[in-house]
Order: sequence, then C-alpha cells, then structure tokens
Amino acid sequence: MMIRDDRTSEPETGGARRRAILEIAARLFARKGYRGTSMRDIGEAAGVQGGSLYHHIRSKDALFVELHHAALDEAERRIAQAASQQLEPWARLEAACAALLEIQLDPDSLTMPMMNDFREVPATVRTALIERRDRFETRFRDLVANLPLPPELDRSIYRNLLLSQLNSAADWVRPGRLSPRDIAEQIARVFRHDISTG
Amino acid sequence: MMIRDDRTSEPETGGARRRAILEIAARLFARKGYRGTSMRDIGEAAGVQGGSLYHHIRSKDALFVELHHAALDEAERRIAQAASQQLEPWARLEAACAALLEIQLDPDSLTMPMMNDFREVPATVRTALIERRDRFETRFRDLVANLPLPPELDRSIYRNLLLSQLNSAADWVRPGRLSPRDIAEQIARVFRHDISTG
DNA sequence: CCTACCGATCGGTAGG
DNA sequence: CCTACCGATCGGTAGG
Repeated sequence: MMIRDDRTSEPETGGARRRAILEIAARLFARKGYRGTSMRDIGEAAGVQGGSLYHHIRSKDALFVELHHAALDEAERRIAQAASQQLEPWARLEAACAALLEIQLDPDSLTMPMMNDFREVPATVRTALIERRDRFETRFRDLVANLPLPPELDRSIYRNLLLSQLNSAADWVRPGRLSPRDIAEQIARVFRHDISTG
Repeated sequence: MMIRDDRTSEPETGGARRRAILEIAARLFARKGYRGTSMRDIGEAAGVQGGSLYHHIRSKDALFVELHHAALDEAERRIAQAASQQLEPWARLEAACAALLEIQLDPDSLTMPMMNDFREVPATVRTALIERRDRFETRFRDLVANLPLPPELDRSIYRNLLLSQLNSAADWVRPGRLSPRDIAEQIARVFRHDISTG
C-alpha cells in the first residue's frame, strides 16, 4: 500500500508515523472487516491507546475511505502497467486479471481484499466507496471493448461477471495452494471466447 | 424460506410464532448482515422486545446457524429439482445455475443472500457455516464432472470459479434490470467450453 | 411477553 | 501520546 506523505519530515515522526498507522489499520481492516476492527484494535497494533489515534485521523469512517481510495489508486497503477506490456487484446486482459488477482490474493498487500463487503459500512461511507469503485471498474471497459467476443455475449454483463469473479477469488482460494497466475490463467481460459477461432 | 415446524400447534402460537420470528430474522440478516442486525432490531420487526426473543431461541449465534442451514437445505432441494428436469450436461448445469441465482437474487427469498460474509461472524459460527457450505458445494461436483470440458480447464478450479460467480452475483446485479434467467444464460455461455465443438 | 438491568464494547472527546 | 471518561449499543439474563 502506497500512502502519500505530504509533509517533509524526519523519519518516524509526523507523516511517517501517520503512514505507519494507516498501513496497520489497512491490514486489520483487510483481515477482520470494518466492523470487526475497532479503533482500540488498531491502537493496540500500533502500540498506542485507541483514543490517541485521533491525533492522526479524523474518524474511523474517514480512515477507511482514505485507505480504500489509496488502495484503488495503487491497483489502477499496477493494472495499467501490466496491461501496457501486452498488445494482443486477450493477452492484455489476462495481464490485467493477473495484476488484480495478485493484489486480491496477497494477504500482506494491505491493499484491497476487504473492499467488497459494503454492507457492513455506514451508508455515507458506502456511497463514497461505490463511487470510487465504479470509476475503478471503468478501467476494464476498454479492455473488454477490444475483445473479439461473439455477439451473443453481452459485453456489459461479461465485464461485470469478470470483475466479480476477480473480486471474489479471495473468498475461496486457499493461500499457497494456487498462485495468482494459475488462477488468472484459468479465468482467462474460461472467459476466452473468440468470435472466429474456437 | 421453509422452516420446519416440529410441534403440532394452533395457528399463531408455539411453532408458528417461532417460524414467523425466524423468517423476520432471516430477512434482516440478509439485508444488514450478521453484525448489522441486532437482537433488538429483530424484536422490533417482530413487535416484541429484544430480550423476549430468547424465549424462542437460545442465542444469536444459534439462530444464525439454524437459518443458514435451513437456507442451504432449501437451496439444495430447488437445485436438485431444477437439474433433474434436464438430461444434457450443459442444460443440467444451466438449470442448476438458474435455480441458485433465483435464490441469490430474490430480495424476499429470505434464503441465502448473506451467507457469504463469513468474516463478520464469530469463529465458532464460521466453522459450522463453512462445513455446511462445503457440503452444499459438493452437489455441483457431479454436474461439473459430467461436462465435456477441454483438458486444459482444471475442473476443481472451474467449479470454484462457477460457484463464486453465482454467489457474488447479488453484489452487482441491479434488481429489476436483469432477470436471474438472463444472468444464468450469460454465465452458461461464458462457462460453456465443449471439448469438440467450439 | 415485559421491565429492568448486567458487563462488555464501541467511536469519540476533554484536558493535560 | 496518556488517563479518564461520555453516551450509545450490544448480547443476554432475572424475575415476574
């Protein structure tokens, strides 16, 4: 997880301390969910009292939204980078899938894995999350638009199916058994349907 | 949601009252999740105080597990019934997918939609849920085993991909826009890969 | 089925 | 960054 550090500051003070706290919070949210992670949990992991965190953040809600946005920022970067290495449409799609899966399946990526359980989050937070996620998913629109799909496949549904497939992978993949690339390859094979060549 | 009524009793007393409470609780759990639904919420929806519910149930945990198991019991029945109407392997699979999707996408089915967020549930409950779900998913093993899949598709991964696809549909399908059958048809098209005919 | 309460926990704040 | 606390809410119980 890359987190911006606005202020110029000595190591382990100011912005650096804040960044460390954000990373700790991200790990906890990813593992235990929004409601399952208390401010006291975060404080304990950071070696301070829960109340002391409010020197660095405004509220639990704001913290979560900030982490979510930073996670999607980084995911977009990595996916764009991976796709740009490929020219052929299916290869581009598979590279993007592999990049997203690597993020979703890495237990230490601190990046995304919890970003799907929108229901356990307050309504105001949910609105912000969904808006950002919708923008993120737009990045897959061109990737899918360039595929030579047979006409009986609806591209909008196809894109949603692919994205939900990628996002739900963490729910069933047993860590260590299958690599993100293995899963990405199988997903690519299932989702590959050329209009001409079978 | 079908809930067993063990005792013979007059309408709206004993078992009937209990069943009504279970259905109310199932609806709330489905909409708000486990942690997002308090016993007081359930009591309010049932027209009683939260504490009064403990005359009918032992604990929130036990209530949730009971609802989960009843939901999977009914889902298994409906899926088996739908698949049995078809002979051809792909048709059987599509029928099973449509049956499961109808359950997952019906906001009033009181049946399953919340059964995926295992992370917000206590560990002891989670164990029971996962065990039951694994047994449920076994029902799809034969359906997949009978498909004439090309050898480069791993049947175990394929089955997991299909199930997670079906289970995550409720997260993105906007109710009313697409029918469960439409989604099932598109999923069937994406997942259909014959070994011989393209 | 109710009132009244328990111990625990939550997000957050005051005041230093 | 701490101590000490707030008001709210939680699952659950006692006693009727």
